[in-house]
Amino acid sequence: MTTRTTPTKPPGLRERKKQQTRQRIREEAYRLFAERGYEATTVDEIAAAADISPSTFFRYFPSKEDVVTQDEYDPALAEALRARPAGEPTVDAIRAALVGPLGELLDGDREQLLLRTRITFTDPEIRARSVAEQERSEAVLAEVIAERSGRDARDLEVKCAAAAIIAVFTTLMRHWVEGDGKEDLLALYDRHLQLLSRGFDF
Amino acid sequence: MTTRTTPTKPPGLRERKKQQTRQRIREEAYRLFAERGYEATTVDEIAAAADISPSTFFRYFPSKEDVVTQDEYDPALAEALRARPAGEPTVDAIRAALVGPLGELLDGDREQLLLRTRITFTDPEIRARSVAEQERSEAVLAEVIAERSGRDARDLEVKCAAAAIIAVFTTLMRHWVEGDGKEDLLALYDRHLQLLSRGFDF
DNA sequence: TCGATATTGACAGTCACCTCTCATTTGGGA
DNA sequence: TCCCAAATGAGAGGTGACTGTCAATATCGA
Repeated sequence: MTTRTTPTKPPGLRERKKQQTRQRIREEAYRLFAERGYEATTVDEIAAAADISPSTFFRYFPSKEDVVTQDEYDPALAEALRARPAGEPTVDAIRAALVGPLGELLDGDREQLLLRTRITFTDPEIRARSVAEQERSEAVLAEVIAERSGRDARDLEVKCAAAAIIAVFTTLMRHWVEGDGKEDLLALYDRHLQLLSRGFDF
Repeated sequence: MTTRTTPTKPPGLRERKKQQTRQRIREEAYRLFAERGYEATTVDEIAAAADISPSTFFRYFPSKEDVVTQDEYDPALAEALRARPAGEPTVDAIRAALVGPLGELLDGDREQLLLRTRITFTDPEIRARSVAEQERSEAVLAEVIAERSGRDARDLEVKCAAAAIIAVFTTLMRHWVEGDGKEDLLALYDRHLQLLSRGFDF
């Protein structure tokens, strides 16, 4: 589906400039959000920082919150997961996806990801607005679990499992960000996802 | 802390009217939200429907979103949980809290709760804005789990467990709402929370 | 090089959340 | 009954997200 990688032609100057502008808007926006918070940052300020007119901002992002909530990681996760052998437990498959192609992707713009994730957890406004995204992740994961286990994606148990996994993962991400990304995300994953596959005794 | 139940005096006419107004604002707001969505409903419309001036609306709710996000259930849940014996597994304790005093509370304004919860899940705007609330629930639950298990509330495993429980519960609530509240929430709970205490095999 | 097209900036304007002030009404207590 | 404090309504005003138009500019294809 994602034939984003050079479909037919090499992108011309026009297209490259658009990508640059888009990226610059994002960077400046995140910088300002981190400095003074989401609400306190106006579109005009973002536009000024990115050296574009406010009109142009809205040509790139239909609304202010789209700067934050547009995500590109989900499809990569789903793809990596589907590449895993069918018998493998989902928890293990996710682990494999984390070290595999998804891992490279995360390493690539690790700094941006760290900054962005930090804002997501720090600023309650943004946190609230990123839920829709998280719920999409949940749905995607439920799909994959359903495929792999031969069940229906609308099965309540499947949904619950997906929700629990995402919830634990979110918790780990928050912890990871709070520790400035110094801890090994994979080690955290290994240690705590077992809670779900083995059951916890609280 | 919540000495709300007749602390010293019987509430006078003034206080009763305030409660009525507050309740009327809520009801009309929910009705309008359900009709046309959260964003599409203006404060002026809510005020008009509730027969008050827009100024008065903001005297009762500091912002529009507070009509939705102000929650009164969490403290009740925490209290009910703390009343359970210490040895009892948390999952069982929550179940007990659901049938106990919290259950009555839920039965009391069940209709309002159903309507309100439905909006919460239906309208993405409101859904996003209610996350902060959900995270508070998570923190509260983590506290209780920590108390009961003799661990630290900042223990990552405790946080993960709380997050997973809340996530599953949220999933069940959504399912319950989608089924118009006809299914037995308790039965759903019994059937699916076992996933967490016994571990699932996906 | 040149014309067509896409992108942009300037700018005016709308809409709704929210604040503040001040006069008026209403309930509580003596 | 009368006074005080709380609650309310009316209305003016600020702010920031977002829309639409139009002319200027930059890029592309031939």
